Parts: sequence; structure tokens; C-alpha cells
Amino acid sequence: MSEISKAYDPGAVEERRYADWIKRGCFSANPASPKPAFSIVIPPPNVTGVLTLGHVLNNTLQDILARRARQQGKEVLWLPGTDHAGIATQTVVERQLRKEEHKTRRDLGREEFLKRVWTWKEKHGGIIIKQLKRLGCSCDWDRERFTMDADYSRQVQDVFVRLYEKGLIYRGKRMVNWCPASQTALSDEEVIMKPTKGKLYVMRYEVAEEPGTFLEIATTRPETLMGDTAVAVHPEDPRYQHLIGKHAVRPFPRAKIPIVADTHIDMTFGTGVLKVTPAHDKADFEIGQRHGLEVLDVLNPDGTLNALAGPEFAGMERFAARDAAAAKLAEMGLLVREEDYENNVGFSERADVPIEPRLSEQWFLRYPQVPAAREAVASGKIRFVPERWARIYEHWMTNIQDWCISRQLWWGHRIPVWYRKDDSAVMHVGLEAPADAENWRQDEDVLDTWFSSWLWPFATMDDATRAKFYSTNDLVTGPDIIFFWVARMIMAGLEFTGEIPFQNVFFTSIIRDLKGRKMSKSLGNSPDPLDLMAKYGADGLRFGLMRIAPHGQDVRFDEHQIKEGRNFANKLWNAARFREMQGASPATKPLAEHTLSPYSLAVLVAFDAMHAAYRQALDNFHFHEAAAVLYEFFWNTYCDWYVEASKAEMTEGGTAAEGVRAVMDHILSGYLQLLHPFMPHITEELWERLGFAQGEGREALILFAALPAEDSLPWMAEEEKAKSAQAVQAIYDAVRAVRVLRAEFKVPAHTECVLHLARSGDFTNFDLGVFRSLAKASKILEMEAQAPAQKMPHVLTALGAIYLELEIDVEAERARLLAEMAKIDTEIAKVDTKLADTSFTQGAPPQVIAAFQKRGDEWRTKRAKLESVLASL
RNA sequence: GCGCGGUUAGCUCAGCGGUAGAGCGAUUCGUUUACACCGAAUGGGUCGGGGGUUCGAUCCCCUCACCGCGCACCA
Repeated sequence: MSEISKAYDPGAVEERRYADWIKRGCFSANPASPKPAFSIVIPPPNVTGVLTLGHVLNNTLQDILARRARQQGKEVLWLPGTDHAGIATQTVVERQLRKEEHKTRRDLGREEFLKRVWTWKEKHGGIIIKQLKRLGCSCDWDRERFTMDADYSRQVQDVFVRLYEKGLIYRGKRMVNWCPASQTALSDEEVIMKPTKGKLYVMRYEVAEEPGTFLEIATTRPETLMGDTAVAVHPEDPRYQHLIGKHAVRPFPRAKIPIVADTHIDMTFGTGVLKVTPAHDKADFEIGQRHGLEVLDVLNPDGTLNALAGPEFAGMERFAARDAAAAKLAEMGLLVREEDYENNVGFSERADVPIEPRLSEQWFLRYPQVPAAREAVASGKIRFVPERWARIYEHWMTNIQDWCISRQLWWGHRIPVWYRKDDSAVMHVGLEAPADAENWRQDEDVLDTWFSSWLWPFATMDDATRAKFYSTNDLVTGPDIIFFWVARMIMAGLEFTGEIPFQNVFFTSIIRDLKGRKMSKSLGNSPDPLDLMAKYGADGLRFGLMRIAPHGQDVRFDEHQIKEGRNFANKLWNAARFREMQGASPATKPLAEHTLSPYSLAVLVAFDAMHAAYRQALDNFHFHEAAAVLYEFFWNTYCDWYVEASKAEMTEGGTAAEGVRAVMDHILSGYLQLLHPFMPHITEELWERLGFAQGEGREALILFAALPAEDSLPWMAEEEKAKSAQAVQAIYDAVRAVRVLRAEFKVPAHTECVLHLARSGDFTNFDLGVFRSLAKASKILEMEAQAPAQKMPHVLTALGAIYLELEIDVEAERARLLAEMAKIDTEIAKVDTKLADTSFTQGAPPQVIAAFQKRGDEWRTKRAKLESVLASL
């Protein structure tokens, strides 16, 4: 065994361990395996993406699930891949093109541009895959998929054709969300409503039939008034009833537009008069439909105004046009006033610019399997964790709207529809172009990226893989894509495989900064996980993050927490070093054959309890709880107490030392295994260094080692275990009490002292070697009676009354004891008040009352003892 | 407007009917032979406010405030 360095250096170890796993093919899933299957598909990150803390959290959780499943003897498939991310990727490449060649994608043409995107993808894409490897993710990398892979693409198009044939996909001219920056339609989910400060412009239109009469109209968007084709009032509004059927004058371009009545108008809002712009507002469009109004589109796809807006506005950017229109109204004396106003404006999620409602020809999907998909979650067949997301899902599913699936992009799955060149009304929908291809032209649009993502759990698998691993077990994802992705996958799974795509969905926390803000590039509050890994190690990052990621709550990220993760790795490392310094393992003799001290029994009992708590936590996806019990047990129970106690035991040598080594090996090996899913690299390293690895092949790795039993002492009665644990606890409490006493009387920590002890009955024959050592006592003088030989500071413990040999100021000690008694009196008074309360004694259950009585008795006993000590001073 | 979370020690968070917990930070001590990425000890909280249910509420109910997030609407 090589010498272990003093401080753990994760860099080299992590890289080496990961490379070894890969070399041995540890992560590849075998569909022919007889072992039970466990599978997860990764939420495919954007191919343009770089690792964020969100990814670290998400993928660490998946890795924990996957690694634990391997330990449980399952055949594990964690299927990785990336998403082509239509808009994001196309934007990146276009930006590069503009910067480096001063060209747009149209300059290159579709074919050439797509070539560039692929080149870009080969060169820069998938950085995130390397980063996931750095994190230690145990994905089956040989199965890495990309949503634009040939076979995947074919499945996407096939699904389109099938849904079309079923009548669920249709083409129509409807109001859609238009992003003027990306110049494509978007789905409702890609629009984010943001409260936005603006102005409310109150203007007036003259009534054509009644010159001199004006209608006051409030609007936030005067730049679209050129597209007004009516003015609307509520049919029952007494102020305007007489005007219904007459006309208003649109000032520019000057035109007479009808005054219509529509119940959509809110009489209480503004002036109760609405200008109707059917081409640029969803509600207006509907009013237009009801009244047969002309649709006058005054905007270009890029958000500038077009010729219909009139020569002075044509070509003007929409927000410049807003000011210009307002100015022109003012000039014409038609602007009554402007008010500051805040309203909700829809923004494009990707480009972060206000979207335009726009009438255009698009493809839509009527979702399949909606009732079944709702039922799957409602019935618990698919379990959402935390559960409350099920309600959000249910709510969305009940209000589900048709999905606009076409995008005016080039990067993506091209819509498998062809139109006859001589008659575009003739359509062919299929995987291939018609035989006389030259007479047809394919639809220019591509499909929404999510239209491919929703097939991910099964489209990534071949038949054999599917047979073994589908449907998958767990999905780990962020709640922000519950509609984008999770809900749609459920529907697609049911529609195309007849099965649910996964059984459990764990929704992760969202990571925020210390101020509670979402991590974002523009805020610059998002630390680079690679930097964090360089500083603290992948294991440190993983463990630190797991400890602060609560169940279903948002996380406030604090680098201190990651530092703690690193410190913990170091602690583990040094505990292993300590074990190594104690010499070789006592062969393979089972624990039962060793002489085990009460301290050893107690730590084994604590280990088992921790193991049970850990299992229960992980079974319920309570990752942070599992991390907490792991941390607490190791640092506190094992290192601070057991290892320290063992130092005293081992100085005795012989069978005692042998027993301690065996117990340490038992605990360290079991512990490394439990910790392995959280900190894979260091645990694998120590597993080998401490000699726990058996054999040469994969089975030598901690990765595949079978988990230890939850009962380390199966031959021993529970009662006996509890007795040891209790006795050891009493010793430790006594140690603590002496330490407090020493601190109070300023006995330096390294100075040995003499203790006088009057043992209590339970400890008559208990070996006090460990106690003496931990209490830093040079010797312990046993006393028969309670009375002290000298006037000494004193403390009462379950072990017995302990006196610290020290010349003391009697008055000071008396004062100390009186103060302690006063505290006890308060406690006694509390209990007595409680017990004197008849409503309590009559209302509370007997065992509660008994507990209070017992507590009171304990305090009284303690007080009596102190009283006798006081008397002897 | 409707709904969902949250509000516990300086910070990050557990606990969720029967004496308020952890880690970090703070303070004081400590080069005791694994670890200063360490050890020992100490201090620190009317569990957001107000009502209610209960013998008893941080925990259950109502209400208010603030923070965050959905959904809907906005001329």
C-alpha cells in the first residue's frame, strides 16, 4: 500500500478513477443481462450548452440513483445525449457567421447554412458531455444520442405523419406568438409574461356621422392603430349605445371604421372603448372574426412597420413607431393624455424581446392521449415527487391548448409535407417526397425542438434496449419544463408505445444565488461548476450541493457549502489514513469472532441506524437527508468519538486492538459504499487503497460491490446492543462534563488532571481506560462515598459523581453550585406547574403525564445530590 | 384576480402536536502522535404578525404581511 498524502488532492484521483471506469466499460448497459433493469434517460442538454449548477444538481441526482441501482445488483442504463435546440443553436451559428463573414444565413442558403451548423456542432457542440464526465456521471456513453441523429429524425417525422393521418395535426392560419428577433412562431409555453412599464395613451377618434363628437380610446400600442379596422364598445354601455353601427374616423391612414358592439369589452376599463386591431392582438382578432372585420397587418416579420402603415411609418422599428405615432396624434390634437402604465407583456423566452401576436399559417397539434395522461399521474401510476407538482400538471392538462409545432427556422426536423408546385393546395404528407419529386416543394418549416424531445425516452432506444429498459424508472428534471417536456413525454409515451415513459418523476430544486435570484448569465451570478470542481473536486461539489438541495425547495447557492464538501472529502481521506497507520487488517475473520468493546458495539449500532435512515431517505428521494446522515455519522459519531476512543483502546494492543481494526474496516468499507453514489471518485480510491477490493475484474470495484447488511451484529440481541450503546453514551457524556468543568476552571486542554469518581451502580465493573484518556485524566481515584475528600469542583453524570482535583475557592464553587441549582429549580418549577394544572392532568394521555413526572424526578434527584455536595463544602 | 410554495440562530437549511436542531460564521482555548480542509468549549432563537382549535401549537385551522413561482386578464 502506498503512502497516503496528508491532504486529499481530488484532481488526479478523480480523473484517474473516471478513466478506469470507462476503460473497464463499467457504465455500459447490457440488454441481455439477467439482472433486473434500472433505467434513466438524461434530460438532454442543449448541444450548445455549457454546464451550469442546475445541470450539476440534476445530473448528480441521476448519478446517485444510477450508482445506487448498480450497488443493488441491477443492470443499469443511464442514457445520455444532447438536444439540437433549434433556435439556440441556429442563433449561435448565425451570430458567428455575422461576426466572421458578415453574412446572414440567407446569404448562404439553406443547404450551405445547415452544413455550417453541423460543422459547428462537430467542433464545439457537446462540450457539456465532457463536463458531465468530469462530474463523474455514470452514463452509458456508447449510447449517446442526438435529437438530429438520422434514425431519431426519422422517428420524429414518422410521428408527424402518424398524427397527421390520425387527424391530430392540421395546418391553419391562426394567431400565433411571433418572435420578431428569431422571426419564427413560438408555442404558448415559450412566451413569458413580464410586467413591463410603459404608457397608456388616451386618444380620440371622431365619430364620422357626428362631426365634433369624439370617442376617447385608451391604448398601449398606438403604433398599430394603422391596422385598426373597428372601434368596439359594450352593447349595454349606455354611454355609447347610440353610436353602435355608426363609424369612427381612423386618423392615419385616414379611414372610416365601424363602431361595433361586443361583450368582450370591459365597461369599467379606461373609457370603455376599444380600438380593434385584428392583425395584432389575439382578442381583437376574435372580435374581428365575430364581426367580419378586415384584417390589416401593418407589421413586417422583423417587427418593422410595412407599407400599409403609410409611407411615413414604413420601415420604422415598432417601438420607434410607437413614439412617432403618439407624436403625430398629438400634432393632430387627437392625443388627450399619456399616463404611466404597467402591464404584462409577453416576451420570447429565448430572444427576450416582446412577442407580436401575428396571424400566420402554421402547423398545429391537437394533443393525443390527454385523458390517459392525466389519469396516469392522478392515479399515481406515474409518481411526481414532490407531489404538489401533480396539481400543476393537472391544471395545465385541463386547460390544454393546441400546440403550434412549426417553426420558421432551418435547423431542425423539416416538416414532412410537400406541396405541388403548380397547385400548392395539393399536399403530400409522408416520410419521402412523392415519386415525381421535381413537381413538389417541401414545406419550408421545421418542427419545434420539443416535438422531438417528447419522444426521448423511447426514440433513443433500439428494440432490444427497449425490451429490457423501457419504460424507464426515474426521470429527474426541473419543474420549469413540466409542460415543455414532462407532460408531453407522458402523452407521447402513451400514444406511441402504449406505456408510460417513466414511473417516478423527481423535480429538482431551482438554484438561486444568495439574494434569491435565479442564476443567469446576464446577472453574472452563476458560478462556473468547472471552477468549483477545480477548487473543491467533483466529489466536493456534488456532496456540498446535495447537502443544501432540500426536497422540493429552491436552493440558495453558497460557495461555503461546496467548501464543506471538500473538507468532508479531506476528513474521509484522513480517517482512512489513520486506519492505514494502524496496520494491516486482521485477515478476514468475521466480526462475530472478535472481542468487541462496548465502544465498538455502540459505533456499529450507530452505523446500522444511520444505514437505515439513509436507505429510507433515498427510497423517498430525500437526497439531502441521506447526505445529512452520512455527514453526521462520519464526522461526529465515527471520527470525533469512536476514533478518539479507539486510540485509548488500541494502546492496550492485543485482541482489543485487533477488534478495533476489524470494526473500523467493517465501518469504513460499508460507509464508503453508502457514500459512493454521492462521492464516487474518492470512495473508489479509498476502497482500493484500504484493500477492500476483492478480485481483479469489475467485482473489485466499489461500483459493483454488493451493499452491506443493515444489521452489523446479527448474532446479538437488540437489548444487548442498546445496553452497550447506552453505557457508551454515558461515558461520552461524562467526558463532555469533565471537559466543561476543565474549561470552567481553566485547566488547559493538554494538561492532565486527577479525577475523583464515585461510580454509580451500573458502571461498577466498567473499564474506564477510554474515559480516562478522553477526559485527559492522569489518574482516577475511586471513592466509596459521595462526599469529596477535598473541596473540589464537581459534576454529576450518569457514570457517577466526578470531582476535579484542584484547589478551589470554596465560595466560588459554592456560587457555581448554587447557580446550577437555581437553573434546576426553574426546570422543576416548570414541571410542577404543568403537573399542577388539572386541565393538563385530566386532558393529556397518561404516558405524557408519566414522562413529565419522570423528568421532574430526575431533576429532583440531581438537585438533592448537589445539595449534599454543597453541604460538604 | 385564481392557485402553489416559503417565512425557524448572523448565514444556508432540518424539524412539523409533548423540554427548539445541524453545518457554517462568531467568541474563547488548543501545534494531545489521521486531519488547522483540524480538535475542545461557549454564546446565539417570544420558530413572520394576529386570532382560533387543544390539557399543550414552530407543527393543525383562519387571517394579515412580506418573498418566490405558476396560471389567467389587462384597452
